[in-house]
Amino acid sequence: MVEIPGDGDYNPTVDAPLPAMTQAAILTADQPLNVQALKVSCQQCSMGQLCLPMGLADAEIDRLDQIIGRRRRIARDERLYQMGEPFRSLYAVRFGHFKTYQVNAAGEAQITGFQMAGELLGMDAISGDRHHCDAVALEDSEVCEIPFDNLEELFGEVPNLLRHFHRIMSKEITREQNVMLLLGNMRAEQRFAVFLVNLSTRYAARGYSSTSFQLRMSREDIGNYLGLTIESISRLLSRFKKMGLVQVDKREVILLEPARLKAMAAGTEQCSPMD
Amino acid sequence: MVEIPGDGDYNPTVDAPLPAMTQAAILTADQPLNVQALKVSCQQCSMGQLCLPMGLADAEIDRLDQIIGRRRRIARDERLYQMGEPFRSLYAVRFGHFKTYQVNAAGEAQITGFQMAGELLGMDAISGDRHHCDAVALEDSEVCEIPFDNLEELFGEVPNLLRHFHRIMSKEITREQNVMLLLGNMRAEQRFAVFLVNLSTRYAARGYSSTSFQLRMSREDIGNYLGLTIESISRLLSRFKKMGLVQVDKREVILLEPARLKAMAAGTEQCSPMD
DNA sequence: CGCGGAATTGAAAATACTCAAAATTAGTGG
DNA sequence: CCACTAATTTTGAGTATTTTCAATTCCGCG
Repeated sequence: MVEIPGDGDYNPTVDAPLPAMTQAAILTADQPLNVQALKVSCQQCSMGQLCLPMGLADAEIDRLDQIIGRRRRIARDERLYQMGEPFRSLYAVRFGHFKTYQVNAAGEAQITGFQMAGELLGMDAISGDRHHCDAVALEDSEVCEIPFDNLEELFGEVPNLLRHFHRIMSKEITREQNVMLLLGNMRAEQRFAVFLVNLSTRYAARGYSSTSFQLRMSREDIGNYLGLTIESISRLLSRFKKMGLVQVDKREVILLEPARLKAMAAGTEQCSPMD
Repeated sequence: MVEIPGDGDYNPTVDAPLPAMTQAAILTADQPLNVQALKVSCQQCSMGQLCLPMGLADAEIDRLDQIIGRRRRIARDERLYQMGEPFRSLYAVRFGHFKTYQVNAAGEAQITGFQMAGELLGMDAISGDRHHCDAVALEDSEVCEIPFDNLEELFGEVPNLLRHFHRIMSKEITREQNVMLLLGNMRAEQRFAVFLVNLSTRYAARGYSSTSFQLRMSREDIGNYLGLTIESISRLLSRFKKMGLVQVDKREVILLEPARLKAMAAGTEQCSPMD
């Protein structure tokens, strides 16, 4: 089974998702910014079971809480960090979605991932002390800032945290290997099926519907990520629609035949190239 | 310390590389396998400056040496580990070359990397406790086995080691992101240029010639890695030859115009699609 | 030698891209 | 709330790059 980006080995016992309304309200509320108020315990965060504190004892989570910096709100299309910026912190997505992308010498971008709640951003910056890619919010979002120096200190004192951190980094490596597999030897149709199934899995792990969700990224972003053009994505969407695999309304997607999509993602089944 | 004759204590910045003959001789020598003899200090290993001990003080390297398991010789085409096997150790390449690849549901492989001396294998297995890919030697090779449990224990005592380990993992993440960029938005010609330039750089870092080296992998492996067919690789090689960019004799490659190749890799220059 | 795997080359085919235009959607300000 | 504009998406037609299939050729090795 081809599993792609994202995490996988989360504990699917998760709280109910944050209502979208609540999230919007937080961001649009025009109360003065109280940094203290922005501090939230990992204990209370619904992402605890997916995020850095996964599997830690309460006392250990407290230690982690102490070093976690302020939360940062990033409005849609705003940048969390940029390639070349000095690296100081990792970021855990509290809610919202991000994309990360590299820019090559010719100025073209390649999206290397889409991140959602509970996922960690910035690990690629550790090696060079500078960010290696850009991270941009796909919608109004919030992250927890995790100063890396402090985290490193904590590693010495909380072995469980260290162990889990290694798993997260390793998971990112396997995620990227899966994308390499996708880009390296799948046809457009299979790539797109993998993409949809992956989103489905990740939303399910967060307590959201696995068959009905919103694409937070543009068609162009999808195409870029999958190594295809926007036109190809559009055509694929039309084809999948016509075949009754999905129902699509703007960015709202409903997977009508998840099993067949999974089969396509696995390479077991393929859809005819349309008449 | 028992030193096996001719065994890799070359200094990357000075000495000439080990002749392939010597390496072969080591492996085919039919002396009894003395596990003690296989133990070599990181201090003496010429890869120290590229490998796990990088930047460590002598005392710290000693600690590392104590946990490093036996060296393992892997003959050409032999497997170091296989997808699904329980994960116990990381491996540092002492000499030789490896390829790592994933196999998808349909049984097709995707090579995710080629590893050479000083590089670390197996980091993708940390997250799942099982190997996530296969590692196969491209030629007779040798690795240091690094039991991961022991390494984790040591992390608590040697912060520098931990820090460096994080850099290595992070580096692997950025490496893979670069491959995603390659697979996602480069044409065949640029991919191949990137591939050659990358090898060149890595050999240079090891004290070998940056313009003259041997491809340790088959054309098929190259194609698989670059998301192209073997025929495409062959055609590209012919084209580059005809353009005077490279000289090729079987697996021996000489870069005649490194600057232009770099420009092609960067996307600054492109070669015409042959007349 | 001659066998077999690997690599090269050619011709035809296919997938996905490019370019162009139309349609839809989102954003903005009256 | 509507109208207008800009941005995004969809669709079509033609093209291009790369693949596929097939046939040699090259080379190592028994």
